[in-house]
Amino acid sequence: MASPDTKKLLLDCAEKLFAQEGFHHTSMRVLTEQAGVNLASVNYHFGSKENLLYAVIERRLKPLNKKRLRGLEVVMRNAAASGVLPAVNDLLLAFLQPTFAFRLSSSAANNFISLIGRSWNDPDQTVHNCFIKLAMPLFQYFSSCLRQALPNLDELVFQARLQFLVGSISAVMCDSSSGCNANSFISVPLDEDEKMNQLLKFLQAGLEAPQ
Amino acid sequence: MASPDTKKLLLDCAEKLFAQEGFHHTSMRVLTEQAGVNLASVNYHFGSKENLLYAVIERRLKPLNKKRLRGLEVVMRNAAASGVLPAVNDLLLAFLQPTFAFRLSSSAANNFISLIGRSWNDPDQTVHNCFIKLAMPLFQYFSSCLRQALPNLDELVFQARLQFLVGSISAVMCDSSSGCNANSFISVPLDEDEKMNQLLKFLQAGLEAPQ
DNA sequence: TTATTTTTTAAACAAGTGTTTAAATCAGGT
DNA sequence: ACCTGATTTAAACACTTGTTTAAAAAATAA
Repeated sequence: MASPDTKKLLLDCAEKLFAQEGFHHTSMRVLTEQAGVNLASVNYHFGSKENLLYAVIERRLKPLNKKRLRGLEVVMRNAAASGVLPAVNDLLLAFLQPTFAFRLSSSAANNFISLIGRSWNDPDQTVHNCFIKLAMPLFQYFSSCLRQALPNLDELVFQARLQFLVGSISAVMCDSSSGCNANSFISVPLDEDEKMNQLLKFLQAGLEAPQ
Repeated sequence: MASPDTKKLLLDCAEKLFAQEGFHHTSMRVLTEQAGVNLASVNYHFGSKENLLYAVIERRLKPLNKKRLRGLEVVMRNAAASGVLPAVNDLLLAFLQPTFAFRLSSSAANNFISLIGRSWNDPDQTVHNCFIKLAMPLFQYFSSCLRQALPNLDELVFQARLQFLVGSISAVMCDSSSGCNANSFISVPLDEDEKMNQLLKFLQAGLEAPQ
């Protein structure tokens, strides 16, 4: 069991470059050069460029989604125990809080989040499929929780508002603020806690708007 | 002055493929083959692939932005004449209504809108620069109008909410619904008029939420 | 130590990229 | 008819892509 180095170097560097340049625009030669490893090591350790993408996303998303799931389950359990509807704000917080906390933990984490943010609507099949596979299950649970919190909304209206919500969240995630030089259309110089609070208020107001 | 055909064939086909596959992932060989023209005609008529992208976006965005500008100016003028603040809802409508109307006009237009929707946060420098150049001026005017309609919002909070708004709008634009096979994370089977109304309500509620 | 497996390395591979070239074709004017 | 400028065409160019190969090196086990 040697070389935990090479694999980690590749994952870290891929995470950064995929976020900054996009998946297809990242060349394995640049990637391996920047990671300080040999070109062939990507295929040796991961099999293919595509598998590397999966590994990059899975490494971060697995623990992150576990936290989000736990938070959501707590909200749902508490609401059920009290015999009331789950609160929209609590659900949003359970979903977003781990994301923002993770974002703050390191610039690498920040890179990853902007990579994920962009994946929601990536035209590239590879990225999109990977994202669907790894992120969709938890998101569907999240949306089913929200649905229960908003039982009076027409189903189509609910789906539409869910789309708006996804857009807002991904816009924030794409904005890597003080991070790297990734391209976000608008960069808001607001500290992360305050930005999350504002996002919560914005989304709650939007979701609960009169139909 | 022959061959208005070739240029138009290229523009139409590029619009479709750029939207479906992304700019970098669209090869000039596939593009020209699908358009039924010679490979070299792209460079002959447009100079480069990048220039083709500019031409594709400019062709549609110029008239679209003209309509949006006129609508916004009307709202601002009326508000000024009445000595009241411009209404958030009126501004949103002036910005969004031409977009939705255009989207409905043809499947080609639909393709274009999803291309634009994706460009807001495209990691690709070429696409991003093109988008900044062609779409930013009007957007900045739009945001300055919104700012005047929401004078009591803290500046940073306003910027954050603007980012959320951009996210929601681009999510809707990316969703080419009944159109092509572009990848949108969530596709909402709501007719366009109703979806625009819902987007308006969602955004207005979010923008005017208590700070 | 030797033997064996794992990892690294440089080179080559096959295919794809946008662009350029120069000859061929087509159009309109005289 | 001829000439002229615009357009199309097939081929080549120079370069990049992800991946594979086989030999060298390093690590592990006996």
